[in-house]
Amino acid sequence: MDERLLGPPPPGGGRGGLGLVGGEPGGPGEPPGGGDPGGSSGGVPGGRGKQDIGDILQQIMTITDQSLDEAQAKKHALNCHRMKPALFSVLCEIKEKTGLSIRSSQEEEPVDPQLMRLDNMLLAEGVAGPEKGGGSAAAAAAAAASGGGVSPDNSIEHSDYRSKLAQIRHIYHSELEKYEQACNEFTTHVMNLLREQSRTRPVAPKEMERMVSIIHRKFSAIQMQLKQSTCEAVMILRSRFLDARRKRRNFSKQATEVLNEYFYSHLSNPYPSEEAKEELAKKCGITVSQVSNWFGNKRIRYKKNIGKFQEEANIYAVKTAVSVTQGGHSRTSSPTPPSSAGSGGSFNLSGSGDMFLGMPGLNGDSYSASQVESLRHSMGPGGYGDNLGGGQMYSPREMRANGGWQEAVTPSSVTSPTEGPGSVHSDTSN
DNA sequence: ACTTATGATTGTGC
DNA sequence: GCACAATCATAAGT
Repeated sequence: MDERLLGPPPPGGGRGGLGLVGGEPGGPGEPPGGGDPGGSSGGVPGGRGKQDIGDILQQIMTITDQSLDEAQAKKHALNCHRMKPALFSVLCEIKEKTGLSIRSSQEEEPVDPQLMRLDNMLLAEGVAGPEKGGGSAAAAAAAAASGGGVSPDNSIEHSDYRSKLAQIRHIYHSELEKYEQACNEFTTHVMNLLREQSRTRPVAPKEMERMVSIIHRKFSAIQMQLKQSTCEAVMILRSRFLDARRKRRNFSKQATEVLNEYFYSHLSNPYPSEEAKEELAKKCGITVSQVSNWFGNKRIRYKKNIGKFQEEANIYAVKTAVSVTQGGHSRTSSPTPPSSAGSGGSFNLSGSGDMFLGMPGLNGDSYSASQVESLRHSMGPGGYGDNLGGGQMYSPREMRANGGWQEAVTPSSVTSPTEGPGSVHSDTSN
């Protein structure tokens, strides 16, 4: 550290900066040739009379070591001069008089609100602050923002986001370190310079502090720019990530099947309760809100174009039938209903969904969705069914919504009132 | 390129 | 807070 700080020698020769603090003339680092003040080489400017350009150039080329030595020598001579103390005190006096104005103008240094904002943001995003697995805080935040989805796609996006963020973080920190290093170096330079100068002119400690604070301010302005651009980068990354999240991804086939099975087996009342939603979400590997979205979309789209969905309804009706007849309690079919229907016996229309399966292996493919529908609606929400065991399955408000759903859906769905509700009724009523 | 399907968002009403 | 309806934006199919 010290080595680095002292590395670049301050103008004035190879003395160690700190060694000069005392300002003793003729310190140990005094260069050779110091005993030749104002010697032959001293009168360089103007002492030579006419010179042509070539000479001047030559001199410039060779100015380096020689002239430095000369300067050192001069300085030394000055320091040793018998008048120096007197001159110095005069300078101090003048300084005293003029120093006040400087001092007063430079004290307050309010904390920049913008800088604080940037700092806070970087901290919140996991870019600044302690390393936590490459900004996992932000990734976690992002995960939370995405609704806690556990789909593999999401995790891929998260890792992507995380690595990008880690990259930003890395760049940010290395740049920051560079700035700090440069700042320290520069400060040391200036301090050394001032110390050096303090031998020939009065340099108050306050003045040094002021200098340092000026330097720090300049560098912190640069740092602020760094922080700002880092913030921008994070924002861009974030927005991209969020965009990616917004990007529509179709649910897996299996998930859609599960949802559809539930929907069509609860067609008379496709309003899963919170529990049912959670279960569906778990089964499908999506979030509860996605389940809600799905049902919202499905209900609307079904209602808007029932005809189009008849086929689908048919397919799922058959599917459910097959799954039930095959394996009793099969796997994916409606999450809660099978059990509730099974245990609770006949109650809601979800039960009816499973129920019509009881009769029907015979019908197979010919078993039309409209028939299913008619069965269901014949039981209707007004009937006994929905509210017995279904109470737990459906959200309370579903009662209200149910009416609207029924009204809208029933007419077209009751296309084939094959047999009277009576038979169904008798089936389900026990 | 165009159309359709579909998940998500937004505004509104209850 | 939920459901609905309209709409957006994109995936998928042609």
